[in-house]
Amino acid sequence: MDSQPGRSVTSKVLALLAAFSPASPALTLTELARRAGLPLPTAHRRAAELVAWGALERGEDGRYRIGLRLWEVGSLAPRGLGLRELALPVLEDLYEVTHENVQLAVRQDLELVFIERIAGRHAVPVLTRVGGRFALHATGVGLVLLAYAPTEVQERVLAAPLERYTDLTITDPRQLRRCLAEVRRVGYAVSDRQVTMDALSVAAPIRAADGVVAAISLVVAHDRADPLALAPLVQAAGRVLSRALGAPNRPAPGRVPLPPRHGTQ
Amino acid sequence: MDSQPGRSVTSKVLALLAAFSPASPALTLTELARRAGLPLPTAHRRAAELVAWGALERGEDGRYRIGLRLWEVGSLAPRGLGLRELALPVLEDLYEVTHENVQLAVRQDLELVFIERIAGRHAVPVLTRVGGRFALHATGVGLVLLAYAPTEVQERVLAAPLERYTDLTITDPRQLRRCLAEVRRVGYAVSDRQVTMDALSVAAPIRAADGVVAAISLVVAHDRADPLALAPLVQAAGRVLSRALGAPNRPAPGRVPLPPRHGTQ
DNA sequence: AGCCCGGCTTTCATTGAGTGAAAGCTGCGG
DNA sequence: CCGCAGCTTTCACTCAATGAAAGCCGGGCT
Repeated sequence: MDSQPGRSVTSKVLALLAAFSPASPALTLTELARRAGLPLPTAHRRAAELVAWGALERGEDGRYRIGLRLWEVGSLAPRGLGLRELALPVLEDLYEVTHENVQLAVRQDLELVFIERIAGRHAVPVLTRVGGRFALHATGVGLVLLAYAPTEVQERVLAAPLERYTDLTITDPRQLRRCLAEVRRVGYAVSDRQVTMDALSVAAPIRAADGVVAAISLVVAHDRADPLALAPLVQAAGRVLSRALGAPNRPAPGRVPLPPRHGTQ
Repeated sequence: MDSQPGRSVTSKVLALLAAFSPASPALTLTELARRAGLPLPTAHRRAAELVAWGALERGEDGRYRIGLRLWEVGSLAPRGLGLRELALPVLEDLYEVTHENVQLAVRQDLELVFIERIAGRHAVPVLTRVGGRFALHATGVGLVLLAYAPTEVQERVLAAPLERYTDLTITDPRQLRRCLAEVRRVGYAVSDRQVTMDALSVAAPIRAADGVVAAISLVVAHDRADPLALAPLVQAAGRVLSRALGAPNRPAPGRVPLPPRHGTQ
């Protein structure tokens, strides 16, 4: 944690940014320095530069917060606001039809990041936050993103311990492997009470020219859920978006070809 | 343009981020280096570090784009996503009632930044983009933000040449000064064809404990507009949000306590 | 009031991370 | 086959960054 020589300035600047989280979006200099693993004067100087540029802002209370300028730049991320803008009308359609929670997520490394969420007032409460992260092995969107991720990513997820959220969370790598194969076979994923005991989600992939780039899902109360009825809806939304993203028109919508082989990869 | 000694590493990293814009969200290394004013090898090294962290991403085509990780961090900006989350229900209400464009903006230095926009399908097309910037002296939100900005900011805006967008754009500092005084007096701003010849906008301030922090507006076709009818709506929305942000309940509205206007709300 | 303490800011001599010119790649078009 | 444009790597030099230590400030306690 201490700034042993060999640490680049850039990494220190990034560590300062990474110190912020949804749980603590405002930090004093001391907290900031500790979280970034930097000596106080160093944190002070770099933070001052970030404030001058607008990447951070400093409140009346002396606390640092993420600055608007960084939000502006971040909004240029194609997989962030770009994807959201494209997808929003489709998400809204899906919401109109179902009045359930609609979610849009992409994979980042070994986790997923929620890009957008439309929360029905009467829908099951979900714990997700736009910009928030979650594990790949439990949610509907996560299973889809994992199922179509590069083998290397899958192996790394399978190798690590799989956190348990409920009694139904899949924590056995072998079982997860089977589940992912099934997702690829049918072209959608169902997560039944694997995150919370009241919710079930159905998710489908969104493809661009180079494969699956995002996933869309509906989250509903598990006891009024009919996954088989919801799947076509979610898949259709996924396909609309895939087309908009320039996915090849007949990329076996649900899955790779259909030869009698299940365990692709 | 050349990186004269005296330039901090941090400033170079930030220059790399600032090189991206809505008009060019994907850059080759050479473009990136040129825009950031950095020698190629320097840009290359810093960019590589940013990619490793996730602040930038590099596509198949070798171009750099803003990375999802930066979007995530940016989404922690209180004046960005934070404000948006808070305001969205109110914006939606306003949209439901009017089916016109609804905009939410904050001031950043001498410009405004759009935080959210709800575009009615049948509403006048507007040129704004979430995350985009605009001058303060023309739009409704801009006039509000300027009217309640610190004197020093107002003076700097008034001192600079005021860009003309249409024949009705206010470009005379003296006239603008009068206009701002009027905004403070009545508590809302009207921009009638000052940005485009087909649109009119009505905007109201949003206050927190420490003054005006944002503005909300309706943008309508100028020929079906009745500013006097829209103003109370927009102001009411502004007040709801002000209360949510902890503005004092009877906050000498920017200047003069409102004259005996109806609905105190 | 005076004191103390924690958190922040500034100073200053030291040093290694950062630098850019130049030389190597690599892939494409002629 | 060659040449060119755009990218990547090398290498010796140097100045931006560093952190220990000292100063500063405010507010809680005696």
